[in-house]
Amino acid sequence: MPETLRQLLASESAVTSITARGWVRTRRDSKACSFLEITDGSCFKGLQVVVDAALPCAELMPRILTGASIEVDGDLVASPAAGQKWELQAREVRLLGEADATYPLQKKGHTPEFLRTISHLRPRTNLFGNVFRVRSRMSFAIHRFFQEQGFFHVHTPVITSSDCEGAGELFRVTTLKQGSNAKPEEDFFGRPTYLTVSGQLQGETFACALGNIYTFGPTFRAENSNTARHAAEFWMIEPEMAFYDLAADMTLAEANVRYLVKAMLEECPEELEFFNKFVDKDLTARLQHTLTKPFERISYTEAVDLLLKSGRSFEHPVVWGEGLQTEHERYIAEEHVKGPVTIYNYPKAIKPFYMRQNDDGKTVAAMDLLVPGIGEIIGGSQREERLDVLRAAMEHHGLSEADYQWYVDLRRYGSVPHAGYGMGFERLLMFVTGVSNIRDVIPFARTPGHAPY
RNA sequence: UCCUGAGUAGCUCAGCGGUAGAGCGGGUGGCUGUUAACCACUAGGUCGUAGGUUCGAACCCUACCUCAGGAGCCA
Repeated sequence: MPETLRQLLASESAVTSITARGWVRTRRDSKACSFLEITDGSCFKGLQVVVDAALPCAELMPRILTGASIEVDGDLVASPAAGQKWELQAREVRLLGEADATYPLQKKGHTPEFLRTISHLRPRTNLFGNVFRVRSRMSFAIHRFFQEQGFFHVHTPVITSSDCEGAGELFRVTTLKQGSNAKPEEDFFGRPTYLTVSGQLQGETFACALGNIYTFGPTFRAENSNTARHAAEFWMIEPEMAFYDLAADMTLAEANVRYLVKAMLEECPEELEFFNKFVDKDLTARLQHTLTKPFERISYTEAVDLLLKSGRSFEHPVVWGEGLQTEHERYIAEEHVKGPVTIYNYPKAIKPFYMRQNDDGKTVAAMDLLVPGIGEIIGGSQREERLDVLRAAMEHHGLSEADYQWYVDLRRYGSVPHAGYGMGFERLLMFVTGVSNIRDVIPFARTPGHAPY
């Protein structure tokens, strides 16, 4: 198999007769030789290739512009100049694919907004190469976190007929022709179907069989949200645990965030250094702070009190029974706690039917984990396991039991206390990279009016 | 969806009523074990689209489109 630059650059000593491949970042010519910097995506660093002007292949140089792909045979030698440990003294250069002057990626910096318009080329840039290498490592770390604790990965359906109530607008999935008068019964599945907004309800069925499970997959929301924190298609991690109460749920959520922050610090040092230098100068300090400082927990009622006593004038009034606004959450996470904080026991009126009612009759065992800069990164709850209470909640929310019969069955047959949460994968990536727009941590972002690939 | 702001060369931007500019990128030449190299010359534009005001519009007005930031909703 061809060696990657990551492997070549890790060499302990000079090596004769190697072959390197990659895309040209820049070419600098001198009278005696040309310097090419190539990258192949395997790591942040590139390899400097030195091509002696006397070599026959030197006549290729005018055609080797930024973006071209090349293959080089030569010797890996210690670089006599500052800037790199190793360089490749070329013997033969083959131009695999030319890139002409219209290649959009220049040696100078580009705005993320421009790079979003060329999502097929932006992974070749420093910023996006780093983002997507981190995305892959974080994805693996998530599986590790759960698998190390004996959780089972469950593949919940992408197409579903159940609306995880309260989770937002749905994308319809149909094979019926547009404008058709056909009834839903005549559609492919014989009923209306949608892209999933959450695997939670199906996840609960597996938690009530395998114990501790998690899902990690794409979810879809047809909300007309135009913000830096929302996408119509995003990835979500949803663990669901039998015999967990809300406190255990919060403990796992905190451990989950910490584990991933630690993975970022330990497994992505090159990328972290780049983000800290060019994206967010406080990133490394904030991530380290996240590991050392215990996460705080504040009940919703305490949160409302501290907001009222803060002396701050908020644009939206602080009222017990209403949802916390972005400005309220930001104040709590960024100014009051100055770190990650979990807010729990929300008013039952503003939360979905499946959350467990607390004994006060006014709140449910729900929790949101907020991080500075991003806001809500995790939302979860203990689920209502009592058959009669769940039925009453469904009736109150105007849901028919017939539509959720399988879900209610979990409470009818061997019901157990259980809890879970959902973590937005992209929001986690924003937190660990410092990248401020969700569109820049997804390979191909889907937002309202935008799905060009 | 609402509020605010922005659309000028391939990219980043300046120009804000009177002949369309710079840097980078491209081309040509020079110089140099170079490091987003450097120096000189050069090519490159229906100023987002459509109307309007004006002797004259990139600039002022209207509508629309697109993008960004903030808000709502949420992960």
